[in-house]
Amino acid sequence: MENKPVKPPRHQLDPEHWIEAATDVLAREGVAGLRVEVLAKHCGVTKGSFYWHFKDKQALLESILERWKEGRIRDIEKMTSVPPGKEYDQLHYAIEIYGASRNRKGMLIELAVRDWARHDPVAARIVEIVDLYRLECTRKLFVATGISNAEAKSRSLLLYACVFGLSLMHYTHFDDNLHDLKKRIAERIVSN
Amino acid sequence: MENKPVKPPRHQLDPEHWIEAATDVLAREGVAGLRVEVLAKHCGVTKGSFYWHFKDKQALLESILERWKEGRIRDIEKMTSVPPGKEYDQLHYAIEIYGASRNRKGMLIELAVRDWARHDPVAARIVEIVDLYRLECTRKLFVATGISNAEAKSRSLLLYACVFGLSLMHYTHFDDNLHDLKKRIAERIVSN
DNA sequence: CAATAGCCATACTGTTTAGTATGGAAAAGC
DNA sequence: GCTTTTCCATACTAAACAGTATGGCTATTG
Repeated sequence: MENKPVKPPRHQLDPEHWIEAATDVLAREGVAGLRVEVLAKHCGVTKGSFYWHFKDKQALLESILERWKEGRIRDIEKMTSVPPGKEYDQLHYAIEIYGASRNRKGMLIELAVRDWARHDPVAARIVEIVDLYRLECTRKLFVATGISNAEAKSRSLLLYACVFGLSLMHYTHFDDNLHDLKKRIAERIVSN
Repeated sequence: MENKPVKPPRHQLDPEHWIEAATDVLAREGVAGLRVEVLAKHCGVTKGSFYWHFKDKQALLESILERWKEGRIRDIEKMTSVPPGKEYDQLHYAIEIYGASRNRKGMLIELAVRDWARHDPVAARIVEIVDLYRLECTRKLFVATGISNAEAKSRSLLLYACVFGLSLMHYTHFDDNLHDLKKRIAERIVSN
């Protein structure tokens, strides 16, 4: 919903432009939607431009993954860097942020990348790095709330599994008070 | 891993044959792998056969979804039909079954269908029906263990979200005792 | 102003796909 | 035995796709 397909004023694109537009398409259509000519149309150019900036389609795909990885690691570092004593609240905050609908695009990218990883070893490797980094960061938060290390690992995994799993499900008609439902789930994940 | 690509003795296929072969491909490659000519090759015939049994590709896709839906509903009905007093153990059993690697193909289909549902309203509708049915069946089990209805709904949703979420993640290197990790998670979901 | 380099359009090739048309082989019905 | 129905192979069309080759436009540099 930005200004990519709306203004083809003049040329001059850089690789970052392509990666950003491709990530948009990835969120909307998944990795199957990443087609060079379609992307070019979205950018208001032809694929002649694409093949000047990228060796081939694979080069773009790897750039997307690399950019995603770095963004996720920055995010989780920022999300889990809290002053002592605030860890418990921050865990609740993290669950709420991930489950929020305003973060829908980020979650769609997340799901698209994980689907991608199921059929591509390169993407699988990236997902594993991101997962282990996140799990480790959140584990530390749980440990700081006073629970054992083994239990903290369990909770960390439960937290992410639940967040991603919820984004996979269609449960809006399961209850008329989804807010209470999510609050209870968050409590179950974080509380002692 | 059956006998579809290995013996093209003679013809005589029925629609069920195609649906089964297609579901296999769906598990391995996702919905993007469902191509008529490729499927035909897997069945040892040409697409002339396919277009005799199916109006078009869309007809096959809808048959796959319908078959999946019915199978899932039968499964969850069987899984949650337990004698009184066994509900608690059955919940643990369900979590274990879903997380087991021997059920890998079923989970891959599950993930492929959910990815499919993200870009297709027909698939989305099927997933919603299945989700609501499962959530309701499991809710009853939780209620039977003695917790409140609101909490039972929360636990039911948490259970499925966690199961599907875990299958999305790459955490095998997060801990050297994954069994203990999963046991703790299951306890957290089911116990009071 | 002229020349060069950066950036993109156009026009191809070859492959893969969905779908159609038609004909042929085998089996069932008479 | 002969015909009809069932089921599949072959041979197309048209479109979408990745990638290449080449030439043209623009802005910078000299």
